[in-house]
Amino acid sequence: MELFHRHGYNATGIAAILRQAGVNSGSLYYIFPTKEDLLLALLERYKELLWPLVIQPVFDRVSDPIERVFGVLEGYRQMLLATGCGMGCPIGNLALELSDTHPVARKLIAENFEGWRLAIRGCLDDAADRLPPETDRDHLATFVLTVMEGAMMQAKAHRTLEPFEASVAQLREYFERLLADGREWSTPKPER
Amino acid sequence: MELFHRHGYNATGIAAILRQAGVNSGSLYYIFPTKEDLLLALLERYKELLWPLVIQPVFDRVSDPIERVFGVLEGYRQMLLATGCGMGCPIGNLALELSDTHPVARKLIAENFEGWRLAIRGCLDDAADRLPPETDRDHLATFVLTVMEGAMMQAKAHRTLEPFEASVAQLREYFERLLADGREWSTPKPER
DNA sequence: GTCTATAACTCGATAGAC
DNA sequence: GTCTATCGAGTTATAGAC
Repeated sequence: MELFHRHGYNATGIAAILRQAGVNSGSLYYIFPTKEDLLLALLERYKELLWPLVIQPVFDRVSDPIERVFGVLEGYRQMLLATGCGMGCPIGNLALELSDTHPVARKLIAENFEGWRLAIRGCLDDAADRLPPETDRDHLATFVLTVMEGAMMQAKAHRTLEPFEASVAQLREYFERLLADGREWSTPKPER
Repeated sequence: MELFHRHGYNATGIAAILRQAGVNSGSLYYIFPTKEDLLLALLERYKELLWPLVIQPVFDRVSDPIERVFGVLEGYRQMLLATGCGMGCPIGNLALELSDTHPVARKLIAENFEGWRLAIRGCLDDAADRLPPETDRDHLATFVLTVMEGAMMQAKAHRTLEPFEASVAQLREYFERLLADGREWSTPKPER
């Protein structure tokens, strides 16, 4: 994971994997017959790690569903901070490197995205009564992932947190306007 | 460009480049001493092509500055459509593959992003009087690039236009709310 | 299951003739 | 400037002993 995240799939040689894992080629190939099999296992593992590593820690300390969305984004900001904006999103990196040429990996990457997106959509559903009733929460969840990935990419390219923070600030502006609209639909009620 | 766009930098061998260009290795290496030199020249070329290929055609047929922003995004939708959502953004792909390991390429990629972002910011500046006065147009331009890249990534991973269109629709929602706010600042004036 | 040695191949890059 | 032939290193993957 470390090597694929840092250098990408193609740029990571089996030799480097063996060195870093402290394993000999015979052992690796006994379990993963090809390099791609290892990649697929890794992508399955990322799917398993989504909740325990990315979502649950945020949910444990934040209860407001909207703030949970921004809490997840804050987690990625911390990752950028910890890596000097270098490595970016492990799934996003592989998505762009491999989607065209590795159909099986592409499917697993799409499933990783879908899991992430559904976690966010759950938050939006929990806040449904605070959003304008016509809001497409499914599209909005897609949008949150879009912003996260696009913002990580620019942070990585510029090696600065700034584009990430600017993007999240704009997403926050959008949510504030949605929530303000939502209040217009719910506050008149008690006045009747 | 075609090969790096489709397969990425590392996955494209010099042999494939020679074949596709109909050139022999002696000629290629006479001009580009290393593969990385070719990459850098390609990234410079993308910078040159931004205006004539991406921006100007949209500006020629669309005059409204806000619609110009969405016109540029529509251009990327057309690219997704033409390639079956396969290849994605050529700069974005290279950004995630190489930013960590190729510092000179990373800088040129950042410059490509900056050129794109400034073209969008120009549109936003032209529409400044229609936006809320507190709007950070620089951040908003970053946000538009963020949405474009994040949306392209998801389209590529899912091999569907849907996430791209959903993301652009959400960005449109955001702009509509900003413009509605902007009108609240300008319409009261004639009433004085 | 794990070890070492290595096969089979492709990689980026070069040499030297023309 | 361009050609062909090829180098040496690095690639993924395998063989066969233990």
